[in-house]
Amino acid sequence: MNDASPDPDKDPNLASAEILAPPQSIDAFFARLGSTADRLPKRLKQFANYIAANPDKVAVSTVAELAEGADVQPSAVMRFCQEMGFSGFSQMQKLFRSDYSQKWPDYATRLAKLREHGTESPSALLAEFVEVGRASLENLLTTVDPIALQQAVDVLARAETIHMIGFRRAFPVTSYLAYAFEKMDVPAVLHSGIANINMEHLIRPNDAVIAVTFAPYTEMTIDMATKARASGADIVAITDVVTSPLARLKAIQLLVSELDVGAFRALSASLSLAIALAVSVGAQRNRM
Amino acid sequence: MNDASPDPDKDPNLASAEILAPPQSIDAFFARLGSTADRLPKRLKQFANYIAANPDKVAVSTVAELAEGADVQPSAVMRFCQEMGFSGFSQMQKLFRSDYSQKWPDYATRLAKLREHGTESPSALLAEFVEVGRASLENLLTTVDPIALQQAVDVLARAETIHMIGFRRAFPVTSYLAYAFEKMDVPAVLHSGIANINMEHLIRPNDAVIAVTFAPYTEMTIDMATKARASGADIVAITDVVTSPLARLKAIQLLVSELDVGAFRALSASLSLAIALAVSVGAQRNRM
DNA sequence: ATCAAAATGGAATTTATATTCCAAATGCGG
DNA sequence: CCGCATTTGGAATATAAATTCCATTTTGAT
Repeated sequence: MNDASPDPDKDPNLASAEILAPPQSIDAFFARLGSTADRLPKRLKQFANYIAANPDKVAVSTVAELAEGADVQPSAVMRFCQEMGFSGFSQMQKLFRSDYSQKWPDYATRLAKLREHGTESPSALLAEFVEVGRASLENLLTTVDPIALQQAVDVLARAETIHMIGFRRAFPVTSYLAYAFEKMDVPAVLHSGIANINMEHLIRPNDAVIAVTFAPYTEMTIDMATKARASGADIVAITDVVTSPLARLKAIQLLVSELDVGAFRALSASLSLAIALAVSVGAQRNRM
Repeated sequence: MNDASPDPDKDPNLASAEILAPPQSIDAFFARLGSTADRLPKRLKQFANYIAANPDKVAVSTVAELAEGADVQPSAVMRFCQEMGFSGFSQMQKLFRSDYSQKWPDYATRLAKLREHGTESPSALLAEFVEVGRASLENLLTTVDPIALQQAVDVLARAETIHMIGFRRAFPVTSYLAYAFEKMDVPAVLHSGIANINMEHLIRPNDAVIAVTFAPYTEMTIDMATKARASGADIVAITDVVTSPLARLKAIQLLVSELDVGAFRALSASLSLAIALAVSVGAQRNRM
């Protein structure tokens, strides 16, 4: 197929040659496994079946653990790996490990690429943002805890007034929330921070606050959220990691880890989360 | 679990005791991380942020790899693990590995699973927006003409001052543009429309305008763009279809067709286009 | 039934990795 | 500015894992 050697077996001793290039992807690996599994001796086939059934274990287990799971000897595992074209178990495991994080495209490589082509065409940059945005969206489904999301919706639907706090990078998110709430007739206030309004007097105990901030966290957002908390309002935090300063406020945390391109991010995931939150709140309010 | 010591801390000197039971779940781990991250010294906090942002790497990396990723010493990683209550890295990694297999089901499976729970739940709605966002992004690369994009960048890079116009649904886009331009020291004005400022006096012939509007087109955006055009400024339009009212102004058109969920759209594509545009302009200005 | 070839199990060895230790650097209160 | 406690970087060590080797067993052909 891809074997381009001109005379595959001119040399009579080559008949038993098992020198193959190692599979370059998980798919290639399983393709090869499927086509050679029958020819394997008993124990090796036994192990092949095991990892066909438990492919996720390979990346995070040791030879000994896999051997025990498949009920074979560690040396059988080694022979299997070599039979499949790898130099050993470590090389095979590396493939399985890289495939996992492949979903989260190699950040360092990307950054370097951007710097290289820093002066490249706008379309290339757009393509970059599109791809990063897609990856961020995919990831969003795993970082947002459905239970926390439901709680956030409950809290916001119960609130008398919803206050939105978020500046700079987060401002597009809060301003879109404001638009959505307005359109659904949900009482909501966008704190644009223009006049340094005193939060303590504006926010009532029965209100709720949506605070949005990403590293490096905007001081004012933290301050305002802290004061809001002190006046008894519930806080829903849209932020990036659990170590965010908003964590201290016993806020309901909705986590979005957005990839950057250079110093900027596309905000796709944050916006999607925000709009889903807003629409859910609007729907739930109508039901009450 | 297997730690059955009867009196963990009979010693009264508990004040300095940092002997905590290791977290039993990923959630518990991140909860503890969130509550103690502030107290940690510099390097440890640095590492804490790294794994908060890259939790998926822990299961499949060595101490050395993580250390390099976070730009700290391997010994700092060890200290961090112990600070969090683990005996060492291996114990912590074991926790992450046990959680790992659950993440394997791919994107499509997750999406399907979320949908099953009916359109009622917020998570299902989120899944909806995520998928629509992905589709819109994909589409974006075909609807945006690379030549028009390059022209837009040229025009904006030449402009003395860049004016951004866009309200309601388009406001997140313009406000993000404003943030990006500010960060790159590009002279730009966000016309928030608060005080009905008279555009003719503000916009000079050597300026350029980015006008953003989608159907149903906001009157004020069209008006302002028209007046700006009259004073001789170039117009870059981010809009949805060629028949948009902005077409009449001989604007450079960048088309985004965003899909909606119900009455709302996620804005992913528009934001991505905007940020790519802004970064390109910033880069090109630096070259001049 | 007998031999040769292939496969297997388990121990020995090598290599990689986690962990500990300590000297140097840093930050902090007096 | 000085001394003390804390933190840090990097090398040294201990531990665990991968890999190889070889004696033993199994398989299959004659």
